[in-house]
Amino acid sequence: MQIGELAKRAYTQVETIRYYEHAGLLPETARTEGNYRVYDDQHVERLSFIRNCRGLDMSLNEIRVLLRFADAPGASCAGVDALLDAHIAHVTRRIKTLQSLKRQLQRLRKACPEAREARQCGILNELSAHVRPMPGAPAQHAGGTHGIRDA
Amino acid sequence: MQIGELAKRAYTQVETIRYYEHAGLLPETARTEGNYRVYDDQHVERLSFIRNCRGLDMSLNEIRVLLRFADAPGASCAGVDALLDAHIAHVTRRIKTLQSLKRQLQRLRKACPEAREARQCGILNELSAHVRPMPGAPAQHAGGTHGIRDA
DNA sequence: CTTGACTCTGTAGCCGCTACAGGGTTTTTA
DNA sequence: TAAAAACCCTGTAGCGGCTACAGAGTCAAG
Repeated sequence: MQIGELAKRAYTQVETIRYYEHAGLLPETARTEGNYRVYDDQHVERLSFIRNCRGLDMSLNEIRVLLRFADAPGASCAGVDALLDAHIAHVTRRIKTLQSLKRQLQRLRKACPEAREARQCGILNELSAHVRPMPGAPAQHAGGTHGIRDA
Repeated sequence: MQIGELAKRAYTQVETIRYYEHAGLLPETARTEGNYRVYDDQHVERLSFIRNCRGLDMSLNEIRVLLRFADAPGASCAGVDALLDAHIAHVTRRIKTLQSLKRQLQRLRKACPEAREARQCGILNELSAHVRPMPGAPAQHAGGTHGIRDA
């Protein structure tokens, strides 16, 4: 099968497949005489694996690790469990951060319960207050609320 | 004051300030004879405003909108309220998405409660299952869990 | 033999920075 | 007075994970 067919079967864009090959997640395949990439069902499975992982918001690096386990079927999968635990912890932390962010935003929102002149807007005034140094970690806060365009 | 002093006062990196100027969030300033940028307290306030907004995970575009309100102190601030409401809704949606993601991950995690051979790992096997087309929105899912490096 | 659908490579853009390289200026120290 | 250190400048490239071209080649159907 050619790249377009693989794309359809794994609900992926053609460019994304080439990108994954370039990134080392998909192997370089055989080519036809006309230099077209040739795929089979195993590629569909591997690409599905990757897309499933992406759907769970894993990074390509995390997926690389998982693929290494998948490629060594005789070895122990303890690392898989560990990676998943770490990823769950990661998501949990992000949820907490976003919840705290939401509380801050709601508090700020109350500073201007109704429309008035901008110079009297409690929101704008609070936002002008001086920043404090980030207490714990580096600048960080939430990060990536805008990761993907909205539906 | 020079750029380094402004950076300190607003807990920002020097490069970030130049980036904001280039991005049109900070005005182009006067220069010394030696071509150094010169700032005053108003710049500290404006930069603090921006950093506060970034700390609330607003995009630079959202901040541009808010700055336009701040720059027109006589106009109505209704748009500020609306922008904040939209941003809160945005964050709320993201939290929901991440929570659903977390549930999926926890379910997946149960597929392999203990280390075994990779070929028998329920996690790896589930991940290999074929992807389904995204039902509602385009590919999207959570996006940006890895937005910022971990603390 | 032309049209159209498919494929190829390579590059640029998105966001919000960050980190250089390779220079110039100003202040401090010896 | 000179050298070293600290600061500043511009411009460019990189991060992740794609997406969207441009400009070309390949292949099947009419």
